Amino acid sequence: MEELKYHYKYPHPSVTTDCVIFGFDGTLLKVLLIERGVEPFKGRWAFPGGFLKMDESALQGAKRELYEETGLKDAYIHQFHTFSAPDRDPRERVITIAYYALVRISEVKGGDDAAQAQWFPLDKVPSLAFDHDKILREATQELRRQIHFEPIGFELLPSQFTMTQLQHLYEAILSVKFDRRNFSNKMLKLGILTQLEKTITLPNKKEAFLYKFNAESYNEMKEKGFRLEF
Amino acid sequence: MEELKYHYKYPHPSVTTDCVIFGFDGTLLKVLLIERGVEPFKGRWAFPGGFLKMDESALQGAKRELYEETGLKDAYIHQFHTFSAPDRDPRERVITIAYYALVRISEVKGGDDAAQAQWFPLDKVPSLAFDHDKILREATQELRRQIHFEPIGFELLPSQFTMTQLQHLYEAILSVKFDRRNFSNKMLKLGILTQLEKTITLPNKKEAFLYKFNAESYNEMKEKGFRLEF
DNA sequence: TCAAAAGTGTTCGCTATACACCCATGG
DNA sequence: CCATGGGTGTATAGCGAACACTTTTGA
Repeated sequence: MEELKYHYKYPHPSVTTDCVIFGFDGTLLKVLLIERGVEPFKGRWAFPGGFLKMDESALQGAKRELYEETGLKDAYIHQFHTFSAPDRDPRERVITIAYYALVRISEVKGGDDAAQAQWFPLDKVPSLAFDHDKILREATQELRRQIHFEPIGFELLPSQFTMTQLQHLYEAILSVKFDRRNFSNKMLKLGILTQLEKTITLPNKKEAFLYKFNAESYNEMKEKGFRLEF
Repeated sequence: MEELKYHYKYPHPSVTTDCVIFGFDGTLLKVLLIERGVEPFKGRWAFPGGFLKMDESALQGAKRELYEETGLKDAYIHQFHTFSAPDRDPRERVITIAYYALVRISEVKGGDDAAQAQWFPLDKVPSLAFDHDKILREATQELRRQIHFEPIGFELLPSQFTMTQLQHLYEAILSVKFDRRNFSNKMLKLGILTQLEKTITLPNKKEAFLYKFNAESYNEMKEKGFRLEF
């Protein structure tokens, strides 16, 4: 029998961190899911997550989960909600502090158990384990909200990208369509893009300008408070 | 010696809910603080909060805390962040799921321990216990963010209010000044206010129109998605 | 030569903003 | 009568939105 060596006067819940990992493949917004190998919900897909260690903050725990699944250490990561329904885990009381991360799919290395990890387009996500359907809904909603205040979208693109790629990303996140000229004008007027010496010829099309995100001018602007309008 | 009757294989943190209670007195945005009667931080001010019971969700716990301090059961309440630094409580590892509530100060009844509860204007809040300074900063920031998407301000006003009161509220939350005519026009154009048969003569001034928030038309608008611009 | 994507500028309507005078009340 | 706050409308500038044709490339 296992040893129960931690004792408390009152019952304590377990605390886990889960990490919704968003990626963008140029057309679709995707999330990385793990197939559960054990009960409960064996065979169902779920977000990577695990118990919080006693000497790490929730953020550190979420980063650890992210690293274990993707090999990434410096991705953008953001806490969005804590899930606490008493019966959300059939085994015991579990509180989950949920984060989402924004990563570049191309930089993701298979994790410890790569075989069970898979990218799913947002609209093709199957029914998930536990209350992870709800977690995904809230993550998506918060991502949409946040993109109005911070240019987090750049975390999902390569460091150099075309205006069309950027537009597709915003369209995928917000589920809208933009006019190419208006989108480009608006983005450039924001002053947070730097146009590079032009290059790149995509598959078999006309050559397109490359841009990079300009963090310095963004940070300057942020001082005075501003809004990204879409 | 106290009995430690709950046993776990791994260490578990304690989980609490804290509730930042915002009120508006017509001029200033205020928060309700409790003076701590015991160590640690005895004599310092802190947000009401307490341990989460094993059969309640964090939301239920936060509502319970709110009820105990204010007698209110139906106030607006919103989870905004979970605080988890390993050393944030000197006694033991404590995870705090933090909420803020918006209440009408006039409806607040003294709680179980009214003597130790007091309203503080946001810019007069003393140095708080634990990491509650940080909790307050994040609560305020999230409140400002949220007011761009939802007309939560009405939760802080009486059910009937003048345009000036509403303007003062928005100015207090966002720390800005608006032109009276522009503010009024913008608000009315939103279509979520209903003007009442005019009345109210304030202390010794000209009579002012009264308005009420129109939840029906707000809900209609929300279906199609919209933004409150300020 | 055809299909697919990229580059480019103008017009129009709306909204944000700035702004000033008169009125009612109570002291 | 004076101080305080309330009600009200207009003019301007900037932004958002709609919109089409030409160019390049690879198949």
